[in-house]
Amino acid sequence: MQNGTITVVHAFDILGDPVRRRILELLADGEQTSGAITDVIRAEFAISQPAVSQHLRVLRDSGFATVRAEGARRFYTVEPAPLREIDTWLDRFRGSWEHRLDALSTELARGRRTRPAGGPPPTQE
Amino acid sequence: MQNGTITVVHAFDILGDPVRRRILELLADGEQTSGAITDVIRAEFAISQPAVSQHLRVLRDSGFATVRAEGARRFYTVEPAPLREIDTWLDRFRGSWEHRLDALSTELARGRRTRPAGGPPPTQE
DNA sequence: CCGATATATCAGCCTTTACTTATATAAGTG
DNA sequence: CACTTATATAAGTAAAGGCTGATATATCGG
Repeated sequence: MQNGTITVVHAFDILGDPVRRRILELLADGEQTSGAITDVIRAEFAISQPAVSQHLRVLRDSGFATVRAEGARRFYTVEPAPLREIDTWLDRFRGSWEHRLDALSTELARGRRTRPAGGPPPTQE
Repeated sequence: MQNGTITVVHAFDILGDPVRRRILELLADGEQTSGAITDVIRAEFAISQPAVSQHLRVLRDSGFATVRAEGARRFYTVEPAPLREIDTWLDRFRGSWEHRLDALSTELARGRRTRPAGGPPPTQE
């Protein structure tokens, strides 16, 4: 990183990896155990169990997923916040492909983030 | 890469780099010359002119930006397609943060891509 | 208790990638 | 033309990050 010492991990850094993207896709269908995820990923990417576990750790550490323990099992759930962050980042480009939408629906689409009342302004970086 | 030989570059791979994200942000305001971009990036990230040029090349090669030559100048423009691809990928997660929207506005927001009638299910990867 | 199952961590390797310096190419300018 | 400006390419280096194999830590089931 060219910035200094602190490693500020942006949401995009996490999604840069295809395995992690695939894991999130799996979690989009609802919570999954580490084992279930590992089975699918191992089949699709031919990597080891530790490799998958490491990706799960990254997803945990970066807030993209949360875990719930149940006995020896670990149930992973996708966490929307960082994904929303990505969505928010995309807002500045939406104008270039939403021309065909009328003002109302655009407003509504944007309304997702632009809450009715107060709150901090959208984070910039 | 764990997949084989072919290097399928996903849109997210490009956005993993903070410099490239920043360049795209600059382009969101309209086309910019290589020089203008370089000035800003050099100031913000303290990297060399070639480094910026290399990032511009990546953005070109991956379809995130297009160039128009005018004399010795190169005007860069952001290309929406790959960004839309990201937006589309996010669709599968939107349900987790759009609960508070009423059905209509959700429908409109989704309507961007999800055509009124039949068609193939959302692309999987 | 003991082996099996479920999951995580650690250390080291190896590839990828973003950087630097040097240089090339082309276009403006006097 | 020569000089400078605008931008790109090339070669080499260094750091980041993802992988493997080994191993640790629980929990489960007899």
